[in-house]
Amino acid sequence: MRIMTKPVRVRFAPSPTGNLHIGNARTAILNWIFARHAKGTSVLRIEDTDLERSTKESEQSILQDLRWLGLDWDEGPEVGGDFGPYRQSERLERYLYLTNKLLTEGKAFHCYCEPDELEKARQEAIKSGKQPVYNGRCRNLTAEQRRELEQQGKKPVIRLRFPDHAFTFQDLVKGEVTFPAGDLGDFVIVRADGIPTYNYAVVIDDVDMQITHVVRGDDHVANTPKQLAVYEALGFEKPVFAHIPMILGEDKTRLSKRHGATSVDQYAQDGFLPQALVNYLSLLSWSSETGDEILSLQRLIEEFDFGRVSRSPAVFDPVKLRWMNGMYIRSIDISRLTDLCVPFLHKADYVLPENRELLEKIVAGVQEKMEVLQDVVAATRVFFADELELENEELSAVLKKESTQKVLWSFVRQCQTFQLMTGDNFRKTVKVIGKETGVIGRDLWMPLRIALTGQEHGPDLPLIAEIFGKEKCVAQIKKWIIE
RNA sequence: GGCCCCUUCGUCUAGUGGUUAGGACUCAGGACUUUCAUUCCUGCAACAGGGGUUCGAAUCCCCUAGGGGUCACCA
Repeated sequence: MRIMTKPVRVRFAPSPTGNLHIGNARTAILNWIFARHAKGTSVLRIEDTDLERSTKESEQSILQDLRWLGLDWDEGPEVGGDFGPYRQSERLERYLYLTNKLLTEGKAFHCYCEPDELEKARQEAIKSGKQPVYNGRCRNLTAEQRRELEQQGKKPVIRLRFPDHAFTFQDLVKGEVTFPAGDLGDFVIVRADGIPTYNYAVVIDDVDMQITHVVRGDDHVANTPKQLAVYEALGFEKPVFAHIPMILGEDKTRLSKRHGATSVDQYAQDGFLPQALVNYLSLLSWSSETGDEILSLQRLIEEFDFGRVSRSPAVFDPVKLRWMNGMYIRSIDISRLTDLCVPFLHKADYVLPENRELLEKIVAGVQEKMEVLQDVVAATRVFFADELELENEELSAVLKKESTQKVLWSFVRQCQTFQLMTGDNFRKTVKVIGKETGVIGRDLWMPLRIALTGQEHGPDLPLIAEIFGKEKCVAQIKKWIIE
C-alpha cells in the first residue's frame, strides 16, 4: 500500500481594512516559507466580508507590501487559479447555497433576537460570572411564529446549532488542544444583511480552495472550535492547524500602533531591506537548528519546521531589527546599495554627481555607517552640503591651537606640489605635514578633519579630500588660517 | 468572570533527566585605527514561585502567581 500525501496548500487571508501589519506580515512569511519548503501551493485570499471597513485601496497596498517583502502567491487576486474567486465578496452565492443546505437539514436556524438585547444579556452574564452564550430563544420557532416576526419587519440572522460535545484538534505548534462542551452557543453564521461571518466563510473557503494547512496567528485558537463545528455540520474534511504565537510590543501587550511603526510600508519608507525584515520576523518564535541568525531565504525555506516554532509570544525588538538590517546593508554590493540609496538622497534634495563611479565611491564610504537606508542622508551630508559650518563652538578652539595653525599652513603649501587631489596624494601630504610640523596622530588628523568638514566625525578623510578636489580643500583650510 | 494558550539573561532564543545552562541583540571594557563606524576579543546578565517524581530536574507531574488570547450581525 502506498500512502499518498496530499500536496500542501496554504493560504494567507488578510482583510483589506488597513495596511499590512507586522504581525500579519509574519504570518504571511511563515505561510509562504512553509509552502516553498513543502513544495506546495500558496494561496492569497481577500477576506472582505466586513463591508463597512474593507477598501480596494487597502487591498492594493497589502498586495504591494507583500510583493515588496518578496512574497508571491500561486493563486489569488491578479494571478487567478482554479479554485477562485479569491475574494469573499465574490463568493456570496456559494455561501448561500451551503446555508440553505444547513437550514433544510435543521443544522442552522433563523434568529430574530434584537442585537442590543443580546448584548445586554451578554454583559450581564459576564458580570455575574456566567457563560455569555446565546440562550437559544429562536432555536425552535414554528413557521407560524417566523411569519409573524417577518411581518413585523424583523430581519433574521442565521445561527449554527452548536453541538453539545467537546472539540479537540492537533495543532502543529501547540500540540493537542481541547475545548470542553457547553462553553459555546449557537453563533451567527450569516448576518441580517445576508453576508456570512468570518468563522463561517473561512471554513467554506478553506475547503473550496483545498487548503491542507491553516497557518495563522494564535488569536484564532479560540475560534477554532466554532470552525470545527462548521466543518462538522457541512461534513467537510478538516485541515491541519498551526497557530503561531503573537508578536508583542515592549510592554508585552499585543503589538499595535502605540508601539510605534507597525506597518510594513513604514519600514520600507525608513529604509529597511525586505530581506532583513523577512529574516528578522521569521526569527520571532522560530530558530534555526544551527543557531545561525542571518539566514538567506534559501536557508529559511530549507530549514523551516513547525516543530521548531516556539509556543510563547515574542516581543518585537526594533533595535535588533536595525542591527540585522545593518548587517544586510553591509553585505550587499555597492552598485545595488547605490541604487537603493538614490531615492533617499533625492528626497533630501541632494544634487547628485553625474558620474556614477563617484556616487558609488561616496556610498561605499558610508556603507558601514548605515543601519537603515535613510541613514545615508546624514552620513553623506558633508559631500552635498552647500555650507560646512562648525558643528559646535568647542571645535573652533581646536582650530586656533598653535599646532593646528602650523598644520593648516603646511597643508596649503604642500598642495602646490601636486595637481590632482587623490586619496593617495592626501595621505602622502599628511605624512609630509607630520614630518614638517612634528605633529602626529590625532593632533594631526583631527584639525584637518574639522577644518575640512566642520565636524569631528565623518567618512574617511582621504576620501573626503578626493571628492572635494584640491580647490575646495585649499579653500576650506584657508578659512581657518589666522593671519 | 468562563474557556484556551504561554512562562530560560532586559529582549530574541538553544536546551526534550546528568551542560561550568549555550548563542544573538543591547550595555560595559579592551584591541585595531586619522574620527565615527565596521571587525575581533572579554565581561555583566536567566531557568516565575512552591510542592512532588527521581540517585539526579530548566527538562516529567501538581498547585500558585504572572502574562497573552478569546467569549461580536470584526476578522
